[in-house]
Amino acid sequence: MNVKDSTTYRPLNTYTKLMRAAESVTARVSRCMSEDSLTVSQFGVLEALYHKGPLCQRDIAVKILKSTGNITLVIDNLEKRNLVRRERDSADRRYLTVHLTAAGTELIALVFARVEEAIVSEMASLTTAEQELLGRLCKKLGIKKGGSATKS
Amino acid sequence: MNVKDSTTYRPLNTYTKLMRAAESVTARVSRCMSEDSLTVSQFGVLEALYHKGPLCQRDIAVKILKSTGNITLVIDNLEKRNLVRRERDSADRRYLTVHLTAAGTELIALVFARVEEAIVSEMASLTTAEQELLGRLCKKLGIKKGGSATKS
DNA sequence: AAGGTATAATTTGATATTAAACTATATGAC
DNA sequence: GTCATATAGTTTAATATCAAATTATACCTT
Repeated sequence: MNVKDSTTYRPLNTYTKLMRAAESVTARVSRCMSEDSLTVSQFGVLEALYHKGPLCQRDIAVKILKSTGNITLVIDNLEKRNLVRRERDSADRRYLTVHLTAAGTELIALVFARVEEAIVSEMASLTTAEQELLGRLCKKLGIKKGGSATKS
Repeated sequence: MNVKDSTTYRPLNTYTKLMRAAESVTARVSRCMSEDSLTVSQFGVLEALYHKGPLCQRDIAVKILKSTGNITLVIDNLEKRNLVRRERDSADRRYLTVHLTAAGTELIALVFARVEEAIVSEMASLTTAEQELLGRLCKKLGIKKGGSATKS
């Protein structure tokens, strides 16, 4: 085992565990969504509208970390099921404001409650103190200091 | 704030931070892959072959947590670029063993080194002790105890 | 050996995803 | 007012992804 190995082992090992944990928790939680034929992205859009009120597509894209082209399609699919509706902004006609319909509100309330319950159950593998600690460590990881961040 | 809120807040908050950390680290690390026009899945396949030697498609699917249908396509795309080749197993003709080509070996060696470096740089936001702790917490989360696991 | 069951891989149909090109609209400089 | 630039959204082409149906092969039981 050379110098590089010993410097590299721990970060790679931690990275792998982080990814596995995220994937495995996501896989289980997303079953609550597919029960009502919602994809993770569709859920993300509905949830954003549910908690923030009507939003334009760009704001939704930023919120759920997807491209605007993608949002167009996801909203299309939600609109086909009458869960949301688009409304052209009269002041600036470039904007489309997306609203939850009554059916959409009803569905997301139901599914969100189920997801919330699943998340609580997932996190029950950890004590409250461990959860706080995990949250703090994750937050440090998310913030990339130095080097090449997304925007310079 | 009712009883539910106080029981629910911490798990949801931790969950969100975990997901954000995983997404944001993945986004940065995967840039090392796209520099050579490799997707995350393509990288996963090449890396599995690089470190474990030739594998059949099912084993690759299990290793990178994807469906076998998906693997068929990913291998197709890698084969088009001459990075891997399929070989029919002569003993059991249902199996296709996937091998790295010379070009594939060369590419994955290069890209893996770059990814490794990026991961080390990502994890440098945490001390070694914090990394160990994060790894331990993630491992606990991945293992779902009690309740409804994938198979009943 | 024939029939049933199991397994590896492929195909199909639907949704997701991005990057890049493109359209429509708005805004600022002149 | 006109042109340049910026911004919101759509479209397109490529890859990913899954679930479910299908195909080919193997194995097991009788």
